[in-house]
Amino acid sequence: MTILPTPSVPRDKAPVSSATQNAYLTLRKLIVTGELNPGEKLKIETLRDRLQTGASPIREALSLLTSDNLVERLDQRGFRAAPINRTNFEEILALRCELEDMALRKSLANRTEAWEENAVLSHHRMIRAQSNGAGDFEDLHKAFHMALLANCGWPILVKFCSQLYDLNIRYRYIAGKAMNYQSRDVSAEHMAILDAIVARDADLASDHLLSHYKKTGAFLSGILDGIDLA
Amino acid sequence: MTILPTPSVPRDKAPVSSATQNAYLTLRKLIVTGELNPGEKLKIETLRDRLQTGASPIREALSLLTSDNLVERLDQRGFRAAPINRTNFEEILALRCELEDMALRKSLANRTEAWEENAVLSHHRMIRAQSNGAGDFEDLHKAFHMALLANCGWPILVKFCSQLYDLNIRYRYIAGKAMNYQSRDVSAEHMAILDAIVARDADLASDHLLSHYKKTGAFLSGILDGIDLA
DNA sequence: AACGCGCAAAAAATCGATATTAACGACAAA
DNA sequence: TTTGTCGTTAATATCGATTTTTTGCGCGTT
Repeated sequence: MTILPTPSVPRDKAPVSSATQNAYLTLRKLIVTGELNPGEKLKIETLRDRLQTGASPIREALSLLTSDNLVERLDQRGFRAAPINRTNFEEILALRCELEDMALRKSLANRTEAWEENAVLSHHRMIRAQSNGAGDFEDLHKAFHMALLANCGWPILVKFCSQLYDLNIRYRYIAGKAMNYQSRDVSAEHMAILDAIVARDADLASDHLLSHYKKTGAFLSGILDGIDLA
Repeated sequence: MTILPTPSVPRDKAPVSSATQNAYLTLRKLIVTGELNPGEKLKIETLRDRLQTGASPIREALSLLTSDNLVERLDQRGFRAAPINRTNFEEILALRCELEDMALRKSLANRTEAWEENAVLSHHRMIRAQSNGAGDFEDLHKAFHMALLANCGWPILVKFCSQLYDLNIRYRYIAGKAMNYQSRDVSAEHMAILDAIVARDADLASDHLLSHYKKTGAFLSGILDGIDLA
């Protein structure tokens, strides 16, 4: 229906990414942003039409999303978008706090100039996108948070955090963009985190980070009350 | 005329498992046990022969294993078994300690009769397989450890732990079965963990669990010194 | 000899088609 | 009415074949 942000270079030169990769990224965005509803059946044929590609890349993409906990595979009956519920939301929030706390502290313990500069840079890009009204704020927001953890030296942990980030932000989309979380002074929270990092104060940085997540979490939790979390 | 035995059951639909599931489980075992070497190229055609199945299930299984960190996907050049190295090994061990500690404490905090009994039961089955010399000791060993964490109420965390378990045990296989870790008194260590759980002493249980892992880790680390961790 | 170019072989990625399986509804028997 | 069976239909899972991409080699040029 809507034209998807797939590179409109279907089959000419410079196929920078495979059909599978495209399908994976597109589907993930569709699910995270809630354009595909939680619990919704994901029929291969339908998605084939929507993504303009063959069934094989779709299947492979869905398999990958299964491992990201964004899609469930039903025995011999195909796939569906992962359902949502309060318990799941709370687990994601809590786990995220535990794991990001760990990763952030280790990043700081391994502090390097390059890492610190990259954190500042990521922050700048995010802020700029925010004021520009550029469409890629969400991507840059994730990039900022991941940049903070990137120096922990544990790639598997970072991957876990990245997955949890996506799972969490999905709830935000589902709760509705209305809640536009600029309503809180999120910028100040981001700044506080960054400042603590630059000041190399791990406890303070962690405090700010977790409080940032928990505030968003509490806010979301309230909104979710009014939503059917079947 | 004899009445034909119209089967009330349609047909002997033996295994509920799909070709993909079979391929996934088989390949995972092959990689975890080291029958497929770390870094080894995994050619679809070759695996097709070996597993006696089509290319599609193989591809899908490999995709899934990619998310388990057991297989790497190279841009447009197929798959290979994940390489190994000391850094990776150390991350797995350390992360495992962090996450299992967390899960174990939560399991104990949520303690129920059923869970406690299941832990005892899992332990019994593992011990029995050990003395029987039954071939499924490894599976039961994993089952025991997972049973300890199962009550934490955070399924995503359990899944992470399960993945890390597999990644870790792979190193044990690679280090060689020669090291037969019965050489240490592992049984006593298991018993100590279980006892602490039954006694509901979280700190003690966690101590025993982590020491169990760290001892195995240190042992393995020594063995890995003599192995090419390219 | 080293380097780049282009062709041929191999492998991966993808597509279209077939075979399997589950969902649905009608219909007959109890 | 209720229950259980049988087709019918829709969707999935899988296969075989085609298209793309990579790899490796040979050859000519500097």
